Amino acid sequence: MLDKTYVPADVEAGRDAAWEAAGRYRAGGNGTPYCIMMPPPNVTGSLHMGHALTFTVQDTLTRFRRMQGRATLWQPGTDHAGIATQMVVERELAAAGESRQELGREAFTERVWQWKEESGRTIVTQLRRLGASPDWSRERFTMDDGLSEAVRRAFVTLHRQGLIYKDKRLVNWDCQFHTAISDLEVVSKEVKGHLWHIAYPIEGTGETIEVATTRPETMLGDTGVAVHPDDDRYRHLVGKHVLLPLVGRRIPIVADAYSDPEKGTGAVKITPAHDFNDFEVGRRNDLEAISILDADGRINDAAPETYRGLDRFVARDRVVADLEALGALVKVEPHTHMVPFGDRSNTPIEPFLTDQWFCDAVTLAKPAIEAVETGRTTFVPRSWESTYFEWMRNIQPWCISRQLWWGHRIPAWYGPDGAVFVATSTAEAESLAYAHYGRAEPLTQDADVLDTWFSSALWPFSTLDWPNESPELARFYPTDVLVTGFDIIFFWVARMMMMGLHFMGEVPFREIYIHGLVRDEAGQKMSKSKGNVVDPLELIDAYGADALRFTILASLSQGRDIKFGVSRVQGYRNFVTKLWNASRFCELNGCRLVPGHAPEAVNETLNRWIVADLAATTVLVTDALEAYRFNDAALALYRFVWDRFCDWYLELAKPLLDGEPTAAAETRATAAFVLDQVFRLLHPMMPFVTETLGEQLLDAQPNGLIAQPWPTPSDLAAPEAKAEIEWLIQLVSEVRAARAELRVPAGIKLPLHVAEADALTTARLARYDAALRRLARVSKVHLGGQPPVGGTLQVVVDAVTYVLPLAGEIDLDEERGRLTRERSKLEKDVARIEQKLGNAQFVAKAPAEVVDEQRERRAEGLATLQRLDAALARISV
RNA sequence: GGGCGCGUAGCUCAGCGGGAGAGCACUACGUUGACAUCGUAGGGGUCACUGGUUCGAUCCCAGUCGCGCCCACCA
Repeated sequence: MLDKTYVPADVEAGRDAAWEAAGRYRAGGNGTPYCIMMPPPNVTGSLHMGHALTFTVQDTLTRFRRMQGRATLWQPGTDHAGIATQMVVERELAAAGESRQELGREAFTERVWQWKEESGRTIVTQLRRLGASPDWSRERFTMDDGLSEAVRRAFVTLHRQGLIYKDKRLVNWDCQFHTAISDLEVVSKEVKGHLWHIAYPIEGTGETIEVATTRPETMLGDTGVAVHPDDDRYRHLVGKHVLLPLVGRRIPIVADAYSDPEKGTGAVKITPAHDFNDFEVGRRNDLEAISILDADGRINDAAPETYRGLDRFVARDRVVADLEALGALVKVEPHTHMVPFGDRSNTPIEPFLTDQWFCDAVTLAKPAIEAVETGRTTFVPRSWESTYFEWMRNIQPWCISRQLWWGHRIPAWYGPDGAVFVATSTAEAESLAYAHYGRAEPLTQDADVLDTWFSSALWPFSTLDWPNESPELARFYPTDVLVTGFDIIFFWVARMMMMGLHFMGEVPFREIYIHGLVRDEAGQKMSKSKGNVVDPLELIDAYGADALRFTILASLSQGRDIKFGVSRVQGYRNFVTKLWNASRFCELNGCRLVPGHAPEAVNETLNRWIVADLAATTVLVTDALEAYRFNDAALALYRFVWDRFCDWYLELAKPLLDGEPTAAAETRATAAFVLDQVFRLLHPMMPFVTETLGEQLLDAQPNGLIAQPWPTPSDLAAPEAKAEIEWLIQLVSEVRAARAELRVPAGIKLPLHVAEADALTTARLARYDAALRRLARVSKVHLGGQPPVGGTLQVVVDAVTYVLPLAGEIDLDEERGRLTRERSKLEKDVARIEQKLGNAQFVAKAPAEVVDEQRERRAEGLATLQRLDAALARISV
């Protein structure tokens, strides 16, 4: 027996464990493979709304395909998340008065592993509460032995192919974390600063040349001044030298097209070691690159002594003050510009000259671009392809080394003379070194680790045991769809495309479904600092995972972010309750699945109608899920269950259920059949409640709905049943509306007179006598004879007038007003149609079916108008 | 500067060439065997603006205005 009220916690508790114990999540089966790679959440993470969204979508697809009989693998795992995790553990250490440096590298990484074992499972536990059904038995972590092996193999291979190399270049340097970061990890922020104009004295002329800068402290590293070759103002100065104030260095004035005569003074100071553009100018003009900062962002020994050891921002003030004292400061203007910040440290990033490992993304991108161009991989929605192309076609070398301790150590070893041996293991490196030196030499491994995204890029095949040729790899690669947010197209999607194509020779996924972000009700990005985060676990506690999932899916329209309001979850929780109560009603009425019951062979019009409607809904839902239109799928089911099954089918079934036994039995069987199908259709979206209802109501196999076949629509179309039930619905609705508008008290039942009923109407009125009594509050149906005149309600349905006398209790003016309003509305419609049909161009050029449809509507409208006129005339008598 | 997207009912959003829709909110009423986490009925919209294409435009095209996001940035 179902409980009187739906309590999500009761329904959801223990179900995940039961499903898993029953082996329901395991990949396998004989069907066509279907694989989704779970984007591995950070081990540091806890479930937020973005996770709830993406994992709900993935789980819905997984459950849907599993029910369709596909051999389904949803591959789960977590990411070691280099900087993020190191930060968390360092923060813990700091709280305990310790530091990473004190601990030393080995003890520190040991500590991180320990932390990972203790706290790294949070997100997995939370995923289970959401109802996620990946194959947990295959769970992976990016720093597992197998995946680490894959990383080394990939690195070594790319290195041998010349696609990974070491280079001394300017990189983005994070002064807080002491590491290089990639371009993608840099975010630009608008900062209010100044533009300082400085006069540099020109050697031997007594003249000065004025430059402008937003970063005066970098002048300590200036090694040139550039002017445009065509700039007449400065042409005579090219080749001369300036004496750098405060430093005294003699640096050349060079001609370089980089300098823009329109900007600033037209002359620009060149600091190759501290600016990406200047670095290129320096290269072209053979200027020295003098780095004046250390890894902390403090002035180093290359600068004059007075500035050494000063933080770069302190040094800035000092330099400005000193220039002013010298009289070299021409002017200062307020200036707003974009400054690069580290996305994790949130501190200003310095261009910094260091040795780093780079990956030749330019080469790797080519096949990845081509794969999308030729449609081997497609984006959904399609519009993201241009974003992908834009970035891939302008891709820069990818800096993959990080000066961190937590991550995959770079598999490169150095001999005493600095010779590099790149190998998948120490032993291999040693043997390479032996071959090189002709004897054993002590080697030291590169101290750096790899960018977290390097291992993530391998995820679609490293989790399937690559480089081993496992059966899973052969079976599930390429995967079917990648589900993710647009924010990591560059970080992750693009890189998986590159690595997948390079190592597997095939795209990692055939489709990429890009969903929007979850924002708060005001459309703001959710963030802890804004205090507007909604915790999905709190929502699950309050409304259930089913309601949360359904809300997400129903709100998900392609190409749009979700503005998330709690009231919507409430609304869909109510929907779950509705389903619960409808099921309860069926249970109370003994609705059971009947073996051998053929739904398409039912006789009762009502049953034929609901079976046909269910079939149409099944098609809608299936198509929508296949096309990633989750909102359409959710809405179709919502409407079917609430508007049609509950509001009409069950109401109209009530008289049948305690009527004639054959019809009653058929109705019970049909109701059970429909519920069973609805549970299946809803299961991918709300797995918990559907499984529970199926078990309790339909004697289903325990924990078995998840493995039931997806419904195939019956081929019953039943247009006659559709027409009849729609007629009934319209009649009941019209009578209800008329009664409500004239404020007929609900308790009063009215007789219904039909003077000129045709045979069809007569039969229908007899068939639905009980329904009309219940739903339209009709006391008795009178056929034929003169309809009563005077105080009556009158409604017109399908050109038949129904008269409901209300002797003495009706306000004739109100009824006249009601009918008149209805008439004028209809009249306008008809007028518009007539205008259309009167247009020769329309009749000539519009498709025939459109014209016919308009003619039909005109005929119907005119007939109803006539009836309304007659009804009005009767009132006036 | 380049790219993408959005302006439809009070709010959140579907629809996207031929009758303006849903949920929530709002108003009124509560007869009915599962459901007040409910039922019944109702009000509410020059579909941002201006042109164009078309027999016909909320829908297609161009432009204008407003808003959002991404990428690259000039000292």
